[in-house]
Amino acid sequence: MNNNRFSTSLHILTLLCLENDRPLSSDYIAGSININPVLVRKEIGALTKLGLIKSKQGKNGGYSLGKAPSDITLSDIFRGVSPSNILGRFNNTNPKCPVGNQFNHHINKISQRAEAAFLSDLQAQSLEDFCGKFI
Amino acid sequence: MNNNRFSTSLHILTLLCLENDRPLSSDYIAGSININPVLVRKEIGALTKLGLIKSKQGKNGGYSLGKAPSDITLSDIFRGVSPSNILGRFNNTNPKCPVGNQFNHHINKISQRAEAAFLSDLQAQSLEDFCGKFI
DNA sequence: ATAATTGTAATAAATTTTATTACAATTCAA
DNA sequence: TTGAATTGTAATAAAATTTATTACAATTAT
Repeated sequence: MNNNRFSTSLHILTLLCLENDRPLSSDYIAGSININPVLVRKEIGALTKLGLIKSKQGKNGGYSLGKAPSDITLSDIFRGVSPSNILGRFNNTNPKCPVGNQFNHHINKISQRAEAAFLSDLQAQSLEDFCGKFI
Repeated sequence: MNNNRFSTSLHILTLLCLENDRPLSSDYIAGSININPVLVRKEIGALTKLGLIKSKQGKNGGYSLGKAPSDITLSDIFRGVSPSNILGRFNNTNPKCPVGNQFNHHINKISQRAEAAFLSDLQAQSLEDFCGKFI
């Protein structure tokens, strides 16, 4: 997908990890990412369902990590927010053409294999590792 | 990118590889992929610049492979048509925030590493290999 | 000459992504 | 117990990207 969801999610989780003493508001987070606060709240909704974030409503509410940062891998994040295909979208090929008829099946195999290699790399890196880069 | 360019390009090259005796027209190719012929010609423009396709204008013109299919890897194709970042787009983070200020630098490192793993997998597969799946 | 085809520009349509507005529900704290 | 801050979410608008369409000059075979 040609969107900012992974970048946005990782940014959110990074902020929560680095300032784990107090819950952060969607307004504050949005200010760091430079996007709309409602988008932050929506993205956090997805991350909350994955157990990566917990929230607290009301005054002095906000967000904090739902798991230890050593237990969150970049692969968890990517898979949670990028449902689509890593090779891009597929066409609605012509079933009457012998090639078009089989094409999506074969490219899908290619995609799954390449995605496995990709995720295997991301799985080796935790949120804790990533946050260690910030000094 | 959330588009069909890789799928479209691989489909084009597959057709040319499987029917390498005669040049194929953009109309015929478009019929198999089920997209607009002009889009096929545009995509072929990019693949021609990469040396993967050669074209012949005029009556009975069309397209054929510019290289042996054993010399074209899926990685060549992907890199040629997917200029953007594999992790998705990045935000214009806030430079005044200590995290926002460094974030894109760090996520870019992550991206390059994961992309290398991904491309390494694609590089191990040639167009000839892929076309061998079609029976 | 004619017909088929590429190459390319210009524009429109469709789809996806992001931003904005609004407000009910919740929670703290004075 | 009232007011202020905040989440959660819906609805809508705006922006950006992607795909489709129209048009036509240039090229080439017959």
